[in-house]
Formats: sequence, C-alpha cells, structure tokens
Amino acid sequence: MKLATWNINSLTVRLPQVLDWLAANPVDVLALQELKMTDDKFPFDALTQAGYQAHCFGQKTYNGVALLSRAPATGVIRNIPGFDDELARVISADVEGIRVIGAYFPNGQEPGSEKFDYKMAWLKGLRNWVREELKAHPKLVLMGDYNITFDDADVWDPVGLKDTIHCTEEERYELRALIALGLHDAFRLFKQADKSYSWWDYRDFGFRRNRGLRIDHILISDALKPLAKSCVIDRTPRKNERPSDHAPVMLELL
DNA sequence: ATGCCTCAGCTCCTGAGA
Repeated sequence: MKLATWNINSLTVRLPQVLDWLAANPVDVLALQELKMTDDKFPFDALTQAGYQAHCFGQKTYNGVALLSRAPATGVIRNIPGFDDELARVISADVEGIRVIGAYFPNGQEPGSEKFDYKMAWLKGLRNWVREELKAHPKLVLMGDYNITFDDADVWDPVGLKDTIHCTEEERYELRALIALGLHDAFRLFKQADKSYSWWDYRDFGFRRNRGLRIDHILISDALKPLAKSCVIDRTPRKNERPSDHAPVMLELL
C-alpha cells in the first residue's frame, strides 16, 4: 500500500500535474493541501476518471484539503473535533483499515504574531485529538504540510534561519510532542540523502540552488512502523513548468 | 531588502504563503 501527501498550491492550476503524477505514481491514497477552491469547483469527474474517489474540504481563496483514494474511504471527518476553527485544514478517513489524517498546518507567519499564537493553539488542539484517535485507531497515518522542521538537517541554512518561522523551538517542541504520542517520522526511518527538502521558495532560484526546508511529513503509528518499506520525497514535479513550491512525499507499507 | 515568486480576488494592487 502506498500513501502520499502533496501541497499543490491551487488545485485549479495544478490539476493536470496531479493527474500526471498519479498516472506515474498510482498510490492508494493521496492527501492534498492548499486546494484554494470551494467544494463546488472540486474536480470529482477528472479524479474519478483517473480511478480515485475523493473527499474534499475546501474554502474560498486559501487553505482547503482533500483525500483521494482508490478504495472507498469511510468515517470522513473534517477539521479537528474539539478545536473550533474557521479554516479548512484537516480531513481524515478510514481507508483499507488505516486511519488517514491529511492536514495543512498553519504557517504562523512570524514568532510572536497573532498567527503564530493561532498556530500554537492549533498544534495543541491537534495533539489532544490525535492522542484519542490513536487509542481508537492503532493503525494511523498523519501526513501533510506541517510547516515545521524537525531539526537542522531539515533546513538549508540552519544558522541564518535559526529561530525563524518553521524553525523555532516552540514549533519543534510541538512536533516532538506529537511524536511522543507514539508516532514516527517515516522519512527518517530510512537512509536519506543529505539536504533532502520538500519545499523550496519560488524566489531566488530556491529549487535550483536546493535552498529548501523539509516541512512536509508522514508520521506513522507504532503499529505501522514494522510495515514501513520506504519513504521518499519526489522532486520530479518541482521541475515542471509551473510547479507547486512543495514536492510530494510518498510512503510504502508492506 | 516590509524584496525576490506565485496565486486568488470585489484584479492593474494587496494579502498570504514559507
């Protein structure tokens, strides 16, 4: 079974690339973030043609998430139960016996800002909910755009970007607290190339110079860890003519 | 260097992203 996550920065613009990528990488589940569209615009027909059912949770202009799957998805939940949120950031469902959560974590803009406070509150809300979800669903995958780096290995310039957004100790504390619930960073379960990133700034030839961050993650529960076979970041779509600034991350389970 | 790209929207600039 293969699962993947991809922040596509507008599904309107990126739909052809999503379809191309799925044709080349026929994963069982794909979580999308930053649809930037309302549900009435969601391309159900094109995805059905490609062999995927879809559940979406969109909104106007910003945010928006979806779960695509080959097999039926049941028990679909939108956003974080117990955490009141105006923004469409989370969608979860059961697919083939696995609880899959796709999430678009808040950016946070700048430490000390109102958006940073919202990010921290959101992270605590997520953690409290995921703790309960793990009890109900031991086989759980939490994947998406976390907008947080684990450590310096995830940052192209750890000195220059020290304590800036995505790299603050507060954010990393919350990420480790999620791990402490009984989750594992699937990417680091395997030998990876140095300077592996999942996002590169559009500006200043960020991708060409590999000035990036690893902020898109797939966390898997204790029960799934023995089944993990590989986890890779696919940089190929970042080379497209009008790419998303993020690359997809893919997990293979035995 | 409160910018550099890219996208959406009450669109010819602004807000937000990361």
